[in-house]
Amino acid sequence: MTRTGGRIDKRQAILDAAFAVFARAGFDAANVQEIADAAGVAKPTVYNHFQDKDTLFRAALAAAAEQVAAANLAAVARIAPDGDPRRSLTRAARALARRCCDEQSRALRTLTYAQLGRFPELLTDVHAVTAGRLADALADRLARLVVGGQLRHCDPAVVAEQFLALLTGPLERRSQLGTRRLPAAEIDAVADNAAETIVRTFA
Amino acid sequence: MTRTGGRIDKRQAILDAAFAVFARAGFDAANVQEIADAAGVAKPTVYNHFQDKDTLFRAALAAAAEQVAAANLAAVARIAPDGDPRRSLTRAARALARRCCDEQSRALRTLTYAQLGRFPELLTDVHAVTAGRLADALADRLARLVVGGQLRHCDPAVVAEQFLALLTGPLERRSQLGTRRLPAAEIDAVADNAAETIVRTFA
Amino acid sequence: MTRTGGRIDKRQAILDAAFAVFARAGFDAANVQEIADAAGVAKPTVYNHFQDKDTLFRAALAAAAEQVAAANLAAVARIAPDGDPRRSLTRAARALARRCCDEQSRALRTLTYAQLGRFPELLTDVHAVTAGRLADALADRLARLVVGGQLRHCDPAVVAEQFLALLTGPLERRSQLGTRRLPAAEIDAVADNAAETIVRTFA
Amino acid sequence: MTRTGGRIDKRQAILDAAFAVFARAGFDAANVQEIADAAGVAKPTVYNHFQDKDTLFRAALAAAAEQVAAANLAAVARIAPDGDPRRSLTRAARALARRCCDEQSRALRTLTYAQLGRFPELLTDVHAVTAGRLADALADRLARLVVGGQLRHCDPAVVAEQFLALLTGPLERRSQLGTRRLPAAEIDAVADNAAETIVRTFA
DNA sequence: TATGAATGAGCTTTCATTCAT
DNA sequence: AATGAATGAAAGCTCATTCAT
Repeated sequence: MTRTGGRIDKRQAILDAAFAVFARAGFDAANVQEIADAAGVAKPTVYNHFQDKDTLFRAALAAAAEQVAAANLAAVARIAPDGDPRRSLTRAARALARRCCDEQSRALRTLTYAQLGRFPELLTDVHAVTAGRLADALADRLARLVVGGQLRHCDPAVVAEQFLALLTGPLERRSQLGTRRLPAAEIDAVADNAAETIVRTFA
Repeated sequence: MTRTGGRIDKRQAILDAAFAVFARAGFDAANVQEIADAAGVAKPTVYNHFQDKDTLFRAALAAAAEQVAAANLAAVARIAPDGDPRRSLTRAARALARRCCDEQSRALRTLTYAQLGRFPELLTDVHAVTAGRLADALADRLARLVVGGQLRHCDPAVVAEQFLALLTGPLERRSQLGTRRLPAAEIDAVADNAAETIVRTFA
Repeated sequence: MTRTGGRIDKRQAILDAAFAVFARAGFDAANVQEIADAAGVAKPTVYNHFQDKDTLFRAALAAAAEQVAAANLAAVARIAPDGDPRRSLTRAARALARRCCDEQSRALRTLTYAQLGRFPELLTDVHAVTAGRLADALADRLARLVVGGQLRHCDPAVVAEQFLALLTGPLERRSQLGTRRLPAAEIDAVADNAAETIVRTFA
Repeated sequence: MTRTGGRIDKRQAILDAAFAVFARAGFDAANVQEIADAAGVAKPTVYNHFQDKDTLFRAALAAAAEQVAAANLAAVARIAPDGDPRRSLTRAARALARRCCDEQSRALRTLTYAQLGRFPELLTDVHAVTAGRLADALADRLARLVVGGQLRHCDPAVVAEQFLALLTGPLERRSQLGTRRLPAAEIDAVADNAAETIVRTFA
């Protein structure tokens, strides 16, 4: 009963395949036939769903950005609104840090950087989806901690921003813009440091 | 006395043209004919000098890296081995910061990042030429300042690294990986801050 | 009572849309999707009614030929079988001449000429429907004029043929094979001349 | 010693092949690969010489028009400036009429008509080269006949125009716009009639 | 050495046509 | 009967690269 056709299925399959192929080969070297093959559809089907290669690229990155954003938000959601903030924040920091360094996030950043010339708006757009929403959600959670008395009075937006900066800054630097894969222990260490600093300063 | 036909001249013209075209269009969009035109030679001449487009790309980036490196070293050379270290270091910092943000340096970084997939070794190579030598030379000068008593005892290599990190980190972040052009005042401010921090800490 | 879904309606809508699109774009440049859109149906519906694009083309031209033929016959029918032949023939000549120069007739001829290579039989077929029937009907009417004594004795078929030649020949030449739109006055003048010649010769 | 390369050779070969293929298949159905094959070159060579298919089409028709024009002029050149005008004109008329009905001339007209929609300027351009020059040259010769006393005083331009009209008009009509091939005898008859009419009227 | 000319390979895109519902 | 979705096939065009002079 599992129809393997279905317009939505194919669209999603194409988006996934496109992101994978683009991530592996880059925008120019990736060819549409390869994407179609990877998606298990014919080439014109790709063009039935997306006007051209450019549009497909943007859509694939947007979809990936959504997935990354969702994962990030899930990590934030796991910060308990009560209970020990150190544990919560550390756990969230580790989850975020790992997500930051996984294949998808790295590919998303790499592709965005590499195509800055051709798709200048991507940097902003992707950032808005991934980082913007994340900062907002994090600020929300922090606000509850403040209200609950676990965090001392502060501007949650500012603290959220700093928290994220403490995470991503070192990760980007150490991984050389996502070029090098970091060992899990190092990722956790960065996360722990970030959480520790925030807790010390604001708890 | 400048023969305009000399082999060396042509080679250099091709390298310059290649870098310019690559910088403007990116590796894939740039085509060899355009480079040949910009260099004022015929297309096969390009291939007489460079095996293929990849080789040309690497050579063009290497040449640009050399030029950037030379400029950077010149800035370092202007640090007086004696005299007021604050003035010296501030001047050097400004010179370096400006060089960091000029067209050539930005293009060099942009191209390197964008082609990480296809030319993975470029990041290391370019970095070695531009940043590595620079750090070395800077450490050398700092050592003389230490020896001369203008700087307190320290490991010059470490201080040099930190000095450069204080320069490039903020510049990269503020310019969004070289995407946005920074106003001169902001560049100088970053440079001044970096110098100030170093001087305060180590003078 | 005009159901807008009826099979016949759709078939006719498709034929009309097809002719319009073919007329505008030519056979090759016209695409079936565009025709379907113009007809307000889905593409497969077009294929439910017509085997393929070729068949559709032939059918669309045949339908247009029928319409042109009907209009031509109507013009001929208005020749009074009695009364002043000069007035009758002049009026009929003008009506025919105008019809000859309208969008539909011109498009029909243009398409037929342009696709002589791919659809060689069209020239004959279309001609039979438009010109053949017309000549016949005209000959019939002329015969009645002869019988009624308004025209002197002659072979009505020959006179009909000459009448039409006197109309279409100059119109084709002046309009450069239907390329240029003629002013109404010029069309009328050609018609008047044709009628005058016939009347002078045979009345 | 017969190099089969040579830029000019190839260009001409491409033009010839293009005209042949276009003549056989029409503009849309003809594909560039086929033309390249027929010319014995690779596809990109076609594009090295002509920007795109449109340009190639125009160039091929222009070249054919030149050839047709040259042949026509040659026929006119054979009108003796003295001697019996009836013989001269009849001979020229036959030569022109035959040329008018040969493959190349017919294909040139057919292609021009068929692509009026896409290349509206071709009709005028081709006509200027083939008919315009011809009428001029013919008028020149007729003028000499007038001066020599073989033709009575008249406007040579007018007579030339009428002469050509008497040739091409019937030929176009009888061959159904070049669709049907006429027997040689019929062609000659048309030519003879045209010459006879001119001679009777103006000799 | 430098070049005008040529080419093999490949890519994006389009379109007539057909399934499956 | 009508349609949303999918596809096979092909075409125009570009480009890195190489002959042959």
